[in-house]
Amino acid sequence: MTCKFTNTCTIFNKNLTLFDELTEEELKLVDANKVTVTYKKGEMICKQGSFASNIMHIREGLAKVYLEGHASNLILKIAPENSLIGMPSIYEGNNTFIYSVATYTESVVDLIDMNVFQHLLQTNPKFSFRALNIMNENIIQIYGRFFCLSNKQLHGRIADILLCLKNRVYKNDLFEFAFSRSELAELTNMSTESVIRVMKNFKDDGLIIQKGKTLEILNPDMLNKISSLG
Amino acid sequence: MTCKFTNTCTIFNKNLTLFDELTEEELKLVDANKVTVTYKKGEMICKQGSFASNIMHIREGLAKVYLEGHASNLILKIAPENSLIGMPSIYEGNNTFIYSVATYTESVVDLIDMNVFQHLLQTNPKFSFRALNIMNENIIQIYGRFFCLSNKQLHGRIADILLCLKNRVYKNDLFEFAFSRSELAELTNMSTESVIRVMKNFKDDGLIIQKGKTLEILNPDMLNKISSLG
DNA sequence: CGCGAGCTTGACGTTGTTCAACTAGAGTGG
DNA sequence: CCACTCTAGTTGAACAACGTCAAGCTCGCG
Repeated sequence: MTCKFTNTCTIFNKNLTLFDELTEEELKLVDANKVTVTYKKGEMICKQGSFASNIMHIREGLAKVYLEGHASNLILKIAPENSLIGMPSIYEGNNTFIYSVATYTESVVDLIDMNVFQHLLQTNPKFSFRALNIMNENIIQIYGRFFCLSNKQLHGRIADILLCLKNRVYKNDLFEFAFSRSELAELTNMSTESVIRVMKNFKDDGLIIQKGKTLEILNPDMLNKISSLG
Repeated sequence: MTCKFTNTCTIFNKNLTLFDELTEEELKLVDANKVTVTYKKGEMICKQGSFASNIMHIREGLAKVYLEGHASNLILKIAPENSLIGMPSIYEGNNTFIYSVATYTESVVDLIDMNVFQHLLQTNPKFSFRALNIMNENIIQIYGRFFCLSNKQLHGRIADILLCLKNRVYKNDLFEFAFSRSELAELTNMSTESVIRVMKNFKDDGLIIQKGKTLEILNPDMLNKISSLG
């Protein structure tokens, strides 16, 4: 039995909310050691390689988590509301951000002091077990996305991201489409021109409709088939 | 400052040995709930999708951790001695293996009961913090490998894996090369013929020498440059 | 000596990128 | 209200990278 590796652009949100596991007192400690910042569209929330002095929790908005290469970037995931970002930086002796994060839309972000966060991980086993589970969600997502981007052809990749936006980000067949063609290209690791050609195919085949800034998924079953077969 | 994303085929082994964090009593519990199995070359240690009733610790040998797709596989990492495998299967409500693992060479593997392992994670915060760190090592590795396979060209990918074998797996400029051309192809996500052509280029350019089953890296600096530039 | 698996080579086809030109629509100033 | 400009979107043709296919080679082994 082989897996399909679809909907790979972000984690499946079971709403594993980490902070449920904290006591009253621990929650107060977190509140006392966090700040909340509003980022404008396109602003960078953290920079790959810089010191990771905090963990980030996206309260409202939409962001991309990506690796910066010498010539091109690689988007690891889309981070919608309620995403926890920065955990992989908790690594003994190397507290730097391993990726950059930038907003797609205006976003409200909690920045939680890293020392406090690590202290909680080391003292509250339920909290740290939950954190491990959240890391596992992330690793499952990145494995799927890795498979998608390296083994699927253009049509499969576009189908995959459209389904992921529908199912996991906007949770609706019809949504306001926040991405330009070149942003879609970055997300699918293809050229802008190729994105345009594939999207045109999908429109011509009646799989999607785009009116202005809204996009509607008309035939998710067919997109699913395209995404699965590559 | 951009990162190079080299040596991505396996994790950098800081020898974060998980079991150091256990008490005498907890160690006895682990010992009482594990079995040790020897697998022959090419045998499967675990199968993607099946129930994850144990965590695996590779005591001796060499294995590959990979996703099975409908047409092709994707190797996530090479697992050398002292690798801990199966942690991502610890996911609330979904205890199945998310990947398959098979040996490259004869290997000795400890199979540790999953319930015992999870119990330790939930009760010993030092153990579970260490486990989180090991997951973070894995996520850093997979990000690097993801970047390597999706953004680098053929020469860069081969250079990368040769360096990784030298630096992280065999830890020597000269080593017995356990991989056939088609296995190298699977590792680099390219065709066997392309592997042969690139390896021939590297030989002609004096970067490597292969005599029988031994491979020697002659010019790691040049390979590093090729790997970095893609 | 002959067989077979892995290795090698060249010719060719496919996929997807690059480049250059063109179009549409949204804001801007006269 | 009309140019003017700017950006995103679009199109087609040329090109590069890489895979596929078919054939031949090598070497260990029975």
